[in-house]
Amino acid sequence: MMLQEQRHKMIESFLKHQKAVKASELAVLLDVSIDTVRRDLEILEKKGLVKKVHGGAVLIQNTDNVLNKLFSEREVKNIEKKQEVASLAIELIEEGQAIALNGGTTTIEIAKAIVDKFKRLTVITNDLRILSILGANKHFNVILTGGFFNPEEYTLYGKQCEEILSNFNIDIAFITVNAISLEHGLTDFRINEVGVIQSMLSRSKYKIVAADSSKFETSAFINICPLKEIDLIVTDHSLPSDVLEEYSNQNIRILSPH
Amino acid sequence: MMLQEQRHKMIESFLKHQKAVKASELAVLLDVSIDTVRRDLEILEKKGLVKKVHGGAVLIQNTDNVLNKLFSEREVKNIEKKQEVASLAIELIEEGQAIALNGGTTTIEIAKAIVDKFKRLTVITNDLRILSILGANKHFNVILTGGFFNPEEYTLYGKQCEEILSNFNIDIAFITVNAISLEHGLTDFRINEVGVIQSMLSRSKYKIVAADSSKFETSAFINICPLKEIDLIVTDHSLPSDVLEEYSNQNIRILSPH
DNA sequence: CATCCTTTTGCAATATTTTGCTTTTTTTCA
DNA sequence: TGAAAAAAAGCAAAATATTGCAAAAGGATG
Repeated sequence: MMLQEQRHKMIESFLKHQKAVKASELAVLLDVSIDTVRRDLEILEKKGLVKKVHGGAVLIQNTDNVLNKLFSEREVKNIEKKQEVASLAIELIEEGQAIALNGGTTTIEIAKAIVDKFKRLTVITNDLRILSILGANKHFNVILTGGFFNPEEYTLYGKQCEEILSNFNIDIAFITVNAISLEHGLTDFRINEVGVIQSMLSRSKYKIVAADSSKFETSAFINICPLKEIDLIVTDHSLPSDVLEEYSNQNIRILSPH
Repeated sequence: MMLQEQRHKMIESFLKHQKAVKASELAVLLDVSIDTVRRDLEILEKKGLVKKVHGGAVLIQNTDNVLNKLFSEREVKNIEKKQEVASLAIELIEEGQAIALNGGTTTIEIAKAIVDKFKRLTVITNDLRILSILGANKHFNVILTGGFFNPEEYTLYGKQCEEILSNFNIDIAFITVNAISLEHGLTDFRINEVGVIQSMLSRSKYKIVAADSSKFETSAFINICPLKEIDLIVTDHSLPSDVLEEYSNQNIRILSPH
């Protein structure tokens, strides 16, 4: 017989692949009675991982929309490009400055890069993954915006989160967004992240967007701000030269590795 | 017969491959009684390497949770007493309430206890270890006070941290402090934590101090507040009856397991 | 090496938790 | 509406935990 904990893990991973499962199937699979399966599902439901339905259970989907999910799957793929962006971006930072990093995979790469390069920095972020990278370094002054915890993204959001930012004068904000276009400016699917980004931008002297080349000339659902409010976009080497030229014509500055 | 140390190593390496193991399996494998296995697992649990579950134990993996990478385990003093305090304290909570937990090992035990017992709670805290425990339950509404990150305690502090609390109306605040005495009231050594505690108390309808018996009639450097501002102190069974009586004479309510 | 002391171990009695079965109630769908 | 399937509730048996205790093992000391 298996441990309860193991059964729960199996049910979870089963549901991650199948979205829905019958209680009777699980009983066979786990070699326990259907009653035990029901009790297991009850516990998982209490934790908010599954939802019990007549006949079995279904996986609890992200409350965020499906587009967001599709996007975050694409995100992980461009990791080398993001590293390229990050190493270029951190060249703009000077020792001792106060910088802001919003939630996102590109800013995570920036965090990884600065932890090696700088001795002393003040960093304000709403992303707990960034905190976990920078927090180990005792010389860094890390400030976390407070607010509501988003367990999907490991970020914080909300009015309180945005208010706290108004206490600080930030030298550089490094912002990552889902999409950039000349027509719509910065846009995003993450409904809760947008407010944080806007607050960070408004509190920063120098506003930089860090975005790999795949983000250009795409757009997402929620408007953040027009591109003219941004001081600089940092990207990777594979941005087509015609895009680069067009942005340049519109007076949007782009920094990319030559 | 094998040395205790060797058994522990074997259990560890076994768990590294198998993630979970039954106590009865280990008894056969190590050729000792199941009681000895349980005692071994208890020791490994205290070291933070495994988690005991009914029937055996599971490996604690910091890959489960981004934040866990940050935390280095420290030996917790009086953990059994703190668990006793925690299980008594959570009896006072009702489903759906909003509670506050400040930073400290006793509040961590409270967090572990509530995550299993309750389905839906709103919790506000300045402790990242508490966040990482409660994050396991997707139905919990977890709010993190923002502020400066303290890498020694994994907590947040500062003016901003205290201000954010003023946005919320908390049902119950569970507070842990270094020291309690009739003469000095609540006192603490953690200079940055004091402000957070005071803010939490001022925002809460019901103010509860959770403290194991070793804290009584000791005092620390920084004053927090006199005992008369506290509604209830929850403690463990080993508080001497004369202390209990004296507090009772002074109209300080104490709850302890009978 | 015998003695004392501490720690560890296994055992037995007791308590707790988990499980599967039975019965009753609810839900589904024709 | 009514029959079949599923879920909930209650219960007893099995598995697991806990506690206290005595025996065994191991160490230190003279």
